[in-house]
Amino acid sequence: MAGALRKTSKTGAANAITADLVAVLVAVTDGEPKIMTIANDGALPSGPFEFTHRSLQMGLRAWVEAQTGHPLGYVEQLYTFADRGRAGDTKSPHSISISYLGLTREDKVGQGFEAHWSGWYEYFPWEDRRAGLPASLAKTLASRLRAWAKSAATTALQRERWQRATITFGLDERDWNEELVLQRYELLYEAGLIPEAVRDGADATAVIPGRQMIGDHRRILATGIARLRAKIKYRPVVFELMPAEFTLLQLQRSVEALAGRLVHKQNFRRLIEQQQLVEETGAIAADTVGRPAKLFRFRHAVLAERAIAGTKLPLSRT
Amino acid sequence: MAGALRKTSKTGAANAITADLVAVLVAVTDGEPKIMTIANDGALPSGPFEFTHRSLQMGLRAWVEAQTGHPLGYVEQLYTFADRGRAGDTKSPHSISISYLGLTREDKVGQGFEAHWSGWYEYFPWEDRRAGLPASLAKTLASRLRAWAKSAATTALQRERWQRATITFGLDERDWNEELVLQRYELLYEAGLIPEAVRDGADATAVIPGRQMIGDHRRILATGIARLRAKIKYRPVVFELMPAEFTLLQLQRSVEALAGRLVHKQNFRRLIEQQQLVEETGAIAADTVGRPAKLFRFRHAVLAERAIAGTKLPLSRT
DNA sequence: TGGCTTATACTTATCCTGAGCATAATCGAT
DNA sequence: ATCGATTATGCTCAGGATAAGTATAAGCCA
Repeated sequence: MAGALRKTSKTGAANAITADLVAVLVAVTDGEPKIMTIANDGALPSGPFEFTHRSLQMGLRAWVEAQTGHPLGYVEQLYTFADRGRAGDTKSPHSISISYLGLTREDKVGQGFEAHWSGWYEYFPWEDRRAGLPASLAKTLASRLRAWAKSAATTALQRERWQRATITFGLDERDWNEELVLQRYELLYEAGLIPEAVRDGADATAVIPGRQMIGDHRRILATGIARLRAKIKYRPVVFELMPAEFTLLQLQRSVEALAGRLVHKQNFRRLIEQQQLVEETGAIAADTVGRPAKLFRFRHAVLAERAIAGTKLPLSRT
Repeated sequence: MAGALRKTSKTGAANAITADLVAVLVAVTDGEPKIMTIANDGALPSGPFEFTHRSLQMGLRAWVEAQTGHPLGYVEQLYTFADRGRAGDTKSPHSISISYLGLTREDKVGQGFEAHWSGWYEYFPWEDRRAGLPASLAKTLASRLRAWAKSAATTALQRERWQRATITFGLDERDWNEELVLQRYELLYEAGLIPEAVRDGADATAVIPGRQMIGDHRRILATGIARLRAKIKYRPVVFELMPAEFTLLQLQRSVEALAGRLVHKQNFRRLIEQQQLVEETGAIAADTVGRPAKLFRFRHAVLAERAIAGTKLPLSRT
């Protein structure tokens, strides 16, 4: 009966909690993905959901604008989790975090704000494979992972750990799947290879390069990157990050920056053009090296035409 | 500074709210998708997140078990939204709903519980296209939508509305996209064609068939269906809904039931087999009509092998 | 002018997909 | 025993999409 339901639903004030709104705000400048950070680049913009907010999104917009001076455009929800400092202190969480992904163009951050644009690969150096595995990681990463796998109690567990490592990090001839950002972070966390985990109780053996953040923020960022990498493959969201006019190479560089891997140039153009995602502006890019490129703009009509349909980018995992 | 951040984050009790946990619990029986309902089939299992819960998921599990006697297996988060009765009363929401999708096999619901399995198409008759558009809707739906489009103020608006309708409902030669469950529901809501909208203030002109639910529950259900329809295409989640052993036709029927559309039999088998998702048990299905079919079981190894990789089902939109 | 760089057009081989044909195995009615 | 209905299973074929490469065009600069 609805009566019974109502009753159970109204435990009310006794179970009151607070909800934090957290934003992963992304831009791409000069072929580098940036995220908005505050607190000396150690935190994502965030703040509590308050009674004055008319909705979750509006609360988020209010906080981001207050902290960064930057108004939010495209926004989508990422994930909600109970925050408690991740390692298990046994008490129950009294606060939850609701995270969002926002896309914009980089702008001057208003004065008087402590917000900055930081390169997102500063937080996840291992996610940038455009030039292969970064030198700072080439030697350490795989061997640390193998050591972690070896340290398991049983051989079955060892094998299982190593299999997870090879899959998520594309080791042993497996190929790299750029979407597994969160899985990689979680695995490194489990392996005690990142500072947040050490802080949460593991022993501080050896840590992998990469800037840390407060609380769960780096994990939220990983979630945002993963979502964006997945989404650019089937929705025309890259254009939220592009200037009004751009060359096909600039577009390609942005996609590559987000995906952390390179794509075949000719095929990229074919795909973009055959889908009629863009149209020529008639203008030609100025001050460039090499043969000048045509400028294009996003055909906003596609948003109406297909509503939710599809975009394809040559980023499947071969 | 982290200090400043901390301060803003600790507005504390003044902004305390309650969080409800809501479950879309799905099973497939005899080729029909079912959802667990309570309150006389008018609500999804749900309850407030309480201090005794160690995490959001555990809170959800506790509520579902208490209300339905059914333990939860596979669970994933769906969406979080501020609940306020959807139409805008101007007050701020003091409660949020965190929704989850759960997959199981239908089981006898324990006695003494008011929970039932209901067919999900009772709530969304227009989503079942396995036998074409249901007769109860064939005439009304398109014409009602057209009327709604026509009722817009300007011709530009009219065109825009009709375009949305044709895209989401696959009218005018466009093809049906089974994933747009939520968009269709939202559009019908906007058009005042479902009871929840009427209750929320629109005028009760003509309403489309389909059982209603309390609050936002039908919208949450739409979100769950959409997610599941999307997910079966690239993750082996269908098997969570299958018995231990099954024939390929049973598997196909389950997929078709979820997707609400039919698939090409031979191609379906080709895809399943070439991906090595299943293995023969050696047994043969008993008491069937026609040539007896081999029984298969899910190869649980694939979960380890690919972790997050891929499954393909012949459900792309041509 | 030649060399460097980027843009853009085409080609080719392979794989995937949708659709259909053909045959096999079972049951029940005649 | 045979026919018809029903489901299972194997195979083919055409078209499209994809990955990868070759070739040519159009600028700049020394």
